[in-house]
Amino acid sequence: MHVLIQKLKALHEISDEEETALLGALEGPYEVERGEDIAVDGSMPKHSTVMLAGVACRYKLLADGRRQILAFEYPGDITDIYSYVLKRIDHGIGAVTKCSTAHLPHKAITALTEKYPNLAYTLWRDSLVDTAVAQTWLVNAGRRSAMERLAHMICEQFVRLSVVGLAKHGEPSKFYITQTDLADASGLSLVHVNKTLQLLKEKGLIGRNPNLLEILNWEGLRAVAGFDPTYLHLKGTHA
Amino acid sequence: MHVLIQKLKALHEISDEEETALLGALEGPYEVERGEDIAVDGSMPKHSTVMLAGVACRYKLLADGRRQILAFEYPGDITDIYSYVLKRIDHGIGAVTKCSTAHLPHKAITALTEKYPNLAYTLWRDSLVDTAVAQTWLVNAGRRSAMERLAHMICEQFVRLSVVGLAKHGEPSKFYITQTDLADASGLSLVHVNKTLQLLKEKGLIGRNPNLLEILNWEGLRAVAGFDPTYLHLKGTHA
DNA sequence: CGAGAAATTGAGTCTCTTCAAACCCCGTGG
DNA sequence: CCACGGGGTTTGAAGAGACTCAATTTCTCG
Repeated sequence: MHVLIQKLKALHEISDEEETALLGALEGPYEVERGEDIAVDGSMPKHSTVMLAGVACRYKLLADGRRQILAFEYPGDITDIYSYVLKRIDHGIGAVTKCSTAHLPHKAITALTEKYPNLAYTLWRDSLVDTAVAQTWLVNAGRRSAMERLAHMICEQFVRLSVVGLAKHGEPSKFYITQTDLADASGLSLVHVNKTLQLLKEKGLIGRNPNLLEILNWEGLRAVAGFDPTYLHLKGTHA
Repeated sequence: MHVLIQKLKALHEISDEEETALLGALEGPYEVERGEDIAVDGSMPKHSTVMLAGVACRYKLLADGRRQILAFEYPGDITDIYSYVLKRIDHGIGAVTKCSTAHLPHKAITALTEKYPNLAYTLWRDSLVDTAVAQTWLVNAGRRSAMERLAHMICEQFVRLSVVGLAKHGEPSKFYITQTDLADASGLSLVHVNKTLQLLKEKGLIGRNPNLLEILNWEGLRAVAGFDPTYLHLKGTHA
């Protein structure tokens, strides 16, 4: 099954006909090198981008270079359905690793949503899950300690990756997000991220290899994080 | 003009027919006392709520009582179009002051959006502006200093209030948000909020009366905050 | 094997928090 | 008319968590 469908079906039912129509509208694939922008802050794209492989992130840059990552984007995610509705995007989307993407032209979205209201609903829902994630991150940044934040972030990434089969309980999986990225996502400094991760390792909650996403004690990690996956609005139990 | 229309027209054009249909679907008004919930976290409302008067806030509560306010809601705002799309809401909506509200039944939304695609688009757009606001707050909480955060928050509240005519340049206007609320919204402690506000007053950027929203030096405040209103996606120049 | 990126470590500093108390405004009741 | 009380604001002081600076080690890859 196509990752896009895999992801959307975790949010809402889609018929075979809708699935075919949606996949038929995709253009690409395209390649984006690590470090490049998939969409530029302030631009007005004519298409939305679907992640096929790799990791990307939405981010905002402040005038003096401070960066806040707003969300990570994995295969199956539509990075900016956003630009379809708001026209001008107010944040950048960057490739954290080399990415493979597909384009979904805005015209096609209009046609699809007019013909298939259920698809429109699904896309709307998908976009609002992004909101829910942003709000949860806001709680993290505003009210949680470094330890809670990082534990929470790791829990979320794990659940989201497992939705598209890129992570599984008991199996360490590739993790491409650097500590610098984690710092910009969590609102902490790089040094503090590093030291806090050490603590999580010492507690036996996560694995020691920095390139791997390895949960050694899911319940423990959840408890530390105060993580409750319902905000991801997934249909099944992905926790 | 009805505040709801006033607000929506700042985001997108609406025809007279659509306006009439939308207003016709409203039920109420209802009154909500200060401190009560307009919508309860975890519930599945059958209607969305439109603010007619007063101030409300969306918020999340952590297990130990910490609270993060996600957004303030003013007259004209639809507090949870959200519940229409996601069914179960993942945050509470509380009345910061006594509020007057109207209900927009989900069934009516379905009917309206099917008949008037432009209205559907407007509502979708409205909901994504909420996302943009949440993301901006995330940047605040994650990467900005106390001073920048509060200045930014004040700028935003001022612009949003002026959209519906509740604030105007050069005119102090009523401000019902307490410093405790401001603390929970900014992710700072109450004490630090108070001291930082003092600083903003000493710099001559805002007025000294805590019950009033009074901007003494808009450009100065904007500069301190690094505030750029484009994320509010308003049609005109409301800055 | 060398070079650059990422991770790690240590030390000193500062912002923001917490605790605790006082103050002020304002509506209420004696 | 004034004491009373409560919510909101203000202040002070001490402490903690997180930040910055700077150097070192480890990893990755050509």
